[in-house]
Amino acid sequence: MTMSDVARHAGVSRTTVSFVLNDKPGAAIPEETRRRILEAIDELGYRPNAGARALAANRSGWFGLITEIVTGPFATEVITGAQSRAWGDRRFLLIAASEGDPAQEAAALDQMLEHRVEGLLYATSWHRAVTLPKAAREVPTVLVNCYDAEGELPCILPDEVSGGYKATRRLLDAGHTRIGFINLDPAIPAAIGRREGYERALREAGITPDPSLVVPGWATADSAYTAACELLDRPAGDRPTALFCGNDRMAMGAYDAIKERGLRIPHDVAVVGFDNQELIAAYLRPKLTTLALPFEAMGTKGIDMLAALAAGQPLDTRQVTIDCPLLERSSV
Amino acid sequence: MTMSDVARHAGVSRTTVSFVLNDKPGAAIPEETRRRILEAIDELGYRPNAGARALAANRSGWFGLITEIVTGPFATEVITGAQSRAWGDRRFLLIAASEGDPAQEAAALDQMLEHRVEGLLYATSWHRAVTLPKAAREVPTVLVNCYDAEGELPCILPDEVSGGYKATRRLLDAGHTRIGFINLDPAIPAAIGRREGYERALREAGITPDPSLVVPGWATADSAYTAACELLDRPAGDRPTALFCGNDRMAMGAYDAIKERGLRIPHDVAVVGFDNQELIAAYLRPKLTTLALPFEAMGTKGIDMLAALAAGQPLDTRQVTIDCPLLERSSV
DNA sequence: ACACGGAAGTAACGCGCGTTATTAAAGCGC
DNA sequence: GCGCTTTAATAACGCGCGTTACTTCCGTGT
Repeated sequence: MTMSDVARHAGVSRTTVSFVLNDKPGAAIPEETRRRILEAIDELGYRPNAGARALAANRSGWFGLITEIVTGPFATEVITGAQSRAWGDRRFLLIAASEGDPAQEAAALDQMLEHRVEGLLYATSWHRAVTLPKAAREVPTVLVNCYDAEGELPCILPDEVSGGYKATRRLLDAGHTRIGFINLDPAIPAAIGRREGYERALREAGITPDPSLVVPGWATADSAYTAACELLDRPAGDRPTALFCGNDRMAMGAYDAIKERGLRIPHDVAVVGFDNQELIAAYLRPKLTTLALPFEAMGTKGIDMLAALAAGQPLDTRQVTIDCPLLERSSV
Repeated sequence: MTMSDVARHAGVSRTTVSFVLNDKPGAAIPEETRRRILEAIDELGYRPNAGARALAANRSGWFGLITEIVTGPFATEVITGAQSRAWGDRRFLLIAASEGDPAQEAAALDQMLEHRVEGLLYATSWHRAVTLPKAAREVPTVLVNCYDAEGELPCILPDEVSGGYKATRRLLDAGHTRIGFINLDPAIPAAIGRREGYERALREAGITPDPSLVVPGWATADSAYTAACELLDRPAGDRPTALFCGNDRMAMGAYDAIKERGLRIPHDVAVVGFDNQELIAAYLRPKLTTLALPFEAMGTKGIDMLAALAAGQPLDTRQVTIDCPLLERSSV
């Protein structure tokens, strides 16, 4: 089923069919002819061949998306965001997972370039610096949830500082003044940014941050459990009445420590998590108030930036940050 | 950068380059010529154009994958499985989400057909019957985690019966004889199959299934909490010493009911979940022993079947079931 | 009557590549 | 020296489509 078949069936030339299909401006097609052609298309069940069209028009319509892992909530949200924006624009996503393996990453990139992607999105599962294979320079590239170690490629990052600020602010607003912070590995950008926000919120409220209330953890429930025990076992008047946790899994560990001590959430101890891992946050009892990493928004924004770059437009900003929304549930 | 450029640079014809690139059998290419060509490719940084190649060879290399939701663990695992198998075979996945909307589903299907996918995978988030748009018949199609209401399309399903059997068997082996079963909605295939397996295991152990030990739930932690309370509040000697839950979220609710009563897991009450939702199962305390739905395996199997169909080979079975592996953790 | 401009439609080229049919050269036996 | 096979390489066609340049036809004004 090709365009020629349609043309023959409608008694016109293939060119005319093409004009109709593409609403070619400047082509004068009488209503009657157009109708005949559309009818023929319908009767024959003709579908344009996207590949051939791409070849002739020299526009593949593809964007590439490379993530470390396809599994896991982060990637799926980025994919969802990018996907919805792309399809709406009749563009398509070639998705690949590097599985953290540079060889696979290079192979994926090769395939994408062979498919003539018009842009590339590179997303990581956690906020950090990355270095891309040189081949990535051959095509407009935008980093998602990571930034170029060489500082050249544009990137989209979550606003960690504002996230830490909002979490802390929420607890302050609920009347808490001794707020424990079970942070992530203190060396990573997320931990640094959130701590900055945490401290700023405290200072704004006239509270001098107490470093002993900040305990580093290692992103696991167990490590957070230990950290929470340490904080909760401080002498009564000095014990924090609220815990801000580096992620939801850690909040899970904190919950256990709190419950074990016969304390109640949120009455005795309030908890705020981070990441909004639905499966945890929405099913913990009580449900967890947490901040969401805006993966989906970063995905759509990524496609927007790529579309602009692919169209040759310059970028207004080389680094955009996206807000982490606070999701109110029942733990504050 | 086209093949002609390479040919010119190597001092041969485009045809020869093509032969080298495709290892054309029957084409006699002296080592020296081949070397010159490969060198030219390297120097020019030439990459074949996948689209043009597909057009000429009349093999798109694409498979389509339609899921209801991209977000959520099920889809990502199917994608991972399909993806890895497909890329290994130099085939690619055009992924779309229907979001449960028939219009979007039809649109996605249209796009896939325009991209001349050589096969279609259709996956659902939960085991049930589906009816596909007629257009799906235009291309080899395999259903994943669902089956054709009209019974025509081949499908891949989790072995629910064996799953229920294995869960129950595991608890029996641990010495339990009164095993409560907090099931899913009793009308769905998963609930029916697992109950069948549950009862078979009991009978094999010489135990007559007690219907009052089977409580339906609604796939939420709350509903399972209620159900678990009901079972745990039976008189002492009649209380189940183990709970088999319809999914991990429900196990989460059961955990709460158990802990509330001062009972310990697994000493007083053992728990087995279903679905292996990592974020829950691996971070509950104690970690949850559960059965995994073999989404990834179903994805790879799906690609295998599509590859066979696309190659014109007949299928040995129209319905294949895949085992649900038991993941031992600490709740039994 | 003629030139002219616009409407309607088409032939023909090229996108980058796979593939077939064909040619040119080289090797070989006699 | 001549036919014949093998080796090495290429010209040419087609995949399905976008696009440009061109043709034909008709109505209008003078």
